[in-house]
Amino acid sequence: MSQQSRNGRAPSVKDVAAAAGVSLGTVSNVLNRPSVVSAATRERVERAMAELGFIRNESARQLRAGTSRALAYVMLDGGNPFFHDVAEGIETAAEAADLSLFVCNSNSRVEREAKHLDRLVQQRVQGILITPVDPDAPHLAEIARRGIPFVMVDRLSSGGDHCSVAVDDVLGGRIAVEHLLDRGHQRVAFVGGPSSIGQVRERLQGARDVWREFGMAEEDFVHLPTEAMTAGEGRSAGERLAGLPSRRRPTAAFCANDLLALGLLQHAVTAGLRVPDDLAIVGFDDIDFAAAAAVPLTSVRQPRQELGRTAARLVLDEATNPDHVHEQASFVPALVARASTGTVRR
Amino acid sequence: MSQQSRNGRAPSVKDVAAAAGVSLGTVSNVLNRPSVVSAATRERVERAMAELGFIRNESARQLRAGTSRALAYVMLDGGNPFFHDVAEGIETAAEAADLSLFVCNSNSRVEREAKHLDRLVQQRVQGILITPVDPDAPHLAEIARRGIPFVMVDRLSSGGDHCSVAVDDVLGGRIAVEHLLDRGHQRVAFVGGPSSIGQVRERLQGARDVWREFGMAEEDFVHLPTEAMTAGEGRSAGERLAGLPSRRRPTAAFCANDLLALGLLQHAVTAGLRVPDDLAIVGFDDIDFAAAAAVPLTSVRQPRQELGRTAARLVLDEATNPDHVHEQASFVPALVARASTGTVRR
DNA sequence: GGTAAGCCTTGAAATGTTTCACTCACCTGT
DNA sequence: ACAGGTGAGTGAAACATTTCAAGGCTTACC
Repeated sequence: MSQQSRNGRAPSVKDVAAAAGVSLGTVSNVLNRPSVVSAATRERVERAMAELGFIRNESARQLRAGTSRALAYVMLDGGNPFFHDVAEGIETAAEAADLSLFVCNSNSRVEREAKHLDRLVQQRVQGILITPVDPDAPHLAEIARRGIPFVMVDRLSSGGDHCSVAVDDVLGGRIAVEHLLDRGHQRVAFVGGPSSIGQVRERLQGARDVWREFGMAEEDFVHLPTEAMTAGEGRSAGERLAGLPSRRRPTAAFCANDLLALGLLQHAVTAGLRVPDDLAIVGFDDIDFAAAAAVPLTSVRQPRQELGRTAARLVLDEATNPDHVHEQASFVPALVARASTGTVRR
Repeated sequence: MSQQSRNGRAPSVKDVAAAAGVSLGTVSNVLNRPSVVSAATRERVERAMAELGFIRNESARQLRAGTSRALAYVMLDGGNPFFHDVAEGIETAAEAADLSLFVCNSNSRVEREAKHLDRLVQQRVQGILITPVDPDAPHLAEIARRGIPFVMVDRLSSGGDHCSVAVDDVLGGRIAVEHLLDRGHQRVAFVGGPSSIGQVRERLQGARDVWREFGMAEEDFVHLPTEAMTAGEGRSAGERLAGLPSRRRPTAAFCANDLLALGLLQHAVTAGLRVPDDLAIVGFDDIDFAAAAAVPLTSVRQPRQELGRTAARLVLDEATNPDHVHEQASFVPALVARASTGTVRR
């Protein structure tokens, strides 16, 4: 049927117009306002398009329109399923608005993030969603300053110069440790780092706050810092934990995310510790793998998809609504108790 | 400094030219062939660009060039880390060629895949890499027919009308079951499905071939079909496995991918089975979570990143080399033995 | 002083689409 | 018969960039 490269180059509206014996304005009308074209002409044009194998050239549309029909999400860590679920939520909303979503992955590297942003700005995407490596990096402010709709995901913005969507991380830290106190633990560890990551700092703060409020001794709250938020680092934290003198060894660990928790869990099991009896573990994010772990993991749930959907809603509002006001959407995390903290001590 | 929206719209080369007092051809030369422009002029133009906050409009470049500066990868299942590692490999190669990579996710749904492909063709991407839902779907042939560089990933093409990159799945099935036979198992299960997925069929075939070649009884090879390749389906397969009369219950399971294996592992542990003593488990893909499972998972490794890099190399060759010939790159899988098959029976 | 050779710079054309002010033919009601 | 209206289609302009033939200026050389 369609004879794509009759003369090497893809057919344009002009070719279609010639083939159908109409002006190219009419072809454009068939594409964009079919109702203003008579049925007979419309059909003739449509047949010509099919015969030639015509495909709209998106760059030309964009050039004319001044903006692309796409949103972009720059995620922090492609290896962490959490960000995928967020992306999934964004895509749902983008789909509903008939927009494409470009997903990029900075892999926690500032220069990669900057490169992605550069490209996206050149592409004139309608809006940018990002979970940034560093929320105060100047290239982010630059985006907002340029007037590109911009939403920070999983991180609340300090200034009010753009929207953001996140879970209350301090509260998340609180409920994790409250749960452990509830279970009778008297010595707990916080596993997470580096502290350049805001989420880590806030979850730690919430955890520590509760610890103090319950009148527990400062020395019974151990901070095990990690280099990154990966399962590998979780295992290494497990080794350090096992190396502590038994008097000082915590009976429970609150990990800053589920990957750390899964790594820690793995090390514990390998080392012959029983979970939760010898070591209780709480993670954060409640990724699908948390429930699927060999000892199902207690975790602080974030509404991952909803985070994404809300972020997309905000960026679209900024893009289309002239009266848009920046908004900081904060969600409430919830504890999902599973076997990894299953027993009450003492 | 830069005054973005002096009059509402982003500054163009024309504005830069006016500000620097040169023609717009010269501005373009500064951007694309800096060496032909005298140092003084170049500097003047660059200062003007900085002052105006000029940003190249990618759509206009593309329109002129006739093609975008991007590759695309449509992955089958965003929830499976395997595809991420493949994407990572592709991105490495794309980066080296100074191309962007658009990552899309069909989520195993044909219509979503088709929609993504439509958009990508409209964007005039330089090449498309895809792990298809159905390798024989007509919309795939259509892409190749249009002359768009096209590579199938994780699936060997039957006809020779495009490149493909994959692991030898039949061999993968063979080595998994050879390993189990080696460990003394006399009754094994294959967990995986639906059989519309080619990978599943081939891994099963390899497994069955070896079983026969070793002269084992047909009835001691149990096929437990699943609806999808997820951890949830793995758990449900575990339930069915546990429900078998003990005379017929296999002592080992070979799962068509690691997600299934992790789900099965979780169910086994929950149900009080010891892994590997009561049930040995082999997965496929060797995703990072396999090693991080509470009982580290034996798995058939695919060279995930290399799969991606090779695919990108092929698509770039097709895009740039007029003498390109289609190539079916097949990789050899390797067994990675871990604790989940750790004991020898009998 | 004329000229050939470089080096820089210019201006116009081309890319594919959308929009919008127009025209043209035909109809309606007076 | 004619003003006014309507429905269908037209053609040129605009979007931002790149390319390329052509031209201007300087320099060096005869």
